[in-house]
Amino acid sequence: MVIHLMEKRMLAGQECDTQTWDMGNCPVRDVLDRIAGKWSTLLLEALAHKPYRFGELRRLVPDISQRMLTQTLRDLQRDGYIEREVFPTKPPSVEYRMTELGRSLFEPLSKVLLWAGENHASVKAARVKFDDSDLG
Amino acid sequence: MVIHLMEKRMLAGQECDTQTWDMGNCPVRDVLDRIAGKWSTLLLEALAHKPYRFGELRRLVPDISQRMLTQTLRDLQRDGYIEREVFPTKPPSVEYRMTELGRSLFEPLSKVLLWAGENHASVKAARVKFDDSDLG
DNA sequence: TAGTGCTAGTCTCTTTTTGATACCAACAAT
DNA sequence: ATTGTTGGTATCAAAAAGAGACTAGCACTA
Repeated sequence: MVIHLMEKRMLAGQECDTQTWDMGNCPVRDVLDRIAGKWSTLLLEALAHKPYRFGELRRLVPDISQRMLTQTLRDLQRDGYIEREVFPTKPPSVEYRMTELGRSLFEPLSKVLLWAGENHASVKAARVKFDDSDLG
Repeated sequence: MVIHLMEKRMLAGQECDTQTWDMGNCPVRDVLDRIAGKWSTLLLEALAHKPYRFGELRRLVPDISQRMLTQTLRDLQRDGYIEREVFPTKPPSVEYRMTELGRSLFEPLSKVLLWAGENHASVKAARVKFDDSDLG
């Protein structure tokens, strides 16, 4: 069934058949390399919930550095997933909110996050098994 | 609707509410940090199609280094998404194939890949718009 | 009025991660 | 005898990420 999806895409002549998997030709890689970052999905999950300000996001994800928060937000904004709005308050505040494109991406993405939550135990079990065996 | 999913998960008392988003407590981060790598999804996509040998994967993804291929495959194996089998041929060959857990993960994941293929144009357009504006 | 804190970042330095290249041993074919 | 193939590892350079100090303008406080 999963394979069916793959074959359908490949038979449809869409990109990323085994001949064009190199970067620059493959749209899937072009898009995924950005949302596959360590912090991207986390910030998308937060902003899918509701808009947040810079400092709120920083407190929400305690172990992100300001440097990476700035950079990841800018990358997500550049790819069109989130918007940035500056309010001229004192001190000025900046709000980040998800765009329609971002919501459209988050719909399938949220299912992966859901899977992660549901199958965490299986993954942890696999790790223990692997570490206890030969290669640990 | 996406938000509905989020709220459902949060209301269900599952992890990753805003109090436990730090690493070590959050299963979603624990799982996603592994499959969010640059090469993981690509290899999962290949192995979802059919089993491959080390060298085949290397040729399939021309710009991965042997070092990262080894490491990524080992990480995916450790988390239980793929299996590694050594055949005592001369020279010995090693086959990697997806596990049931891997297929279960790839089901939602493939929808994100599909989204990426379908919405590549929108993302590229957003990038051009961003780069042409103030911050380019 | 001087001190402290808040805002959203940037700048610099160090550590970690990744990439490029060379190398391995055993066997097959030329 | 040289070359090619297998699936890696070892080493070093380059890129990315993390830690912390620093900024400016204003508010509050002592």
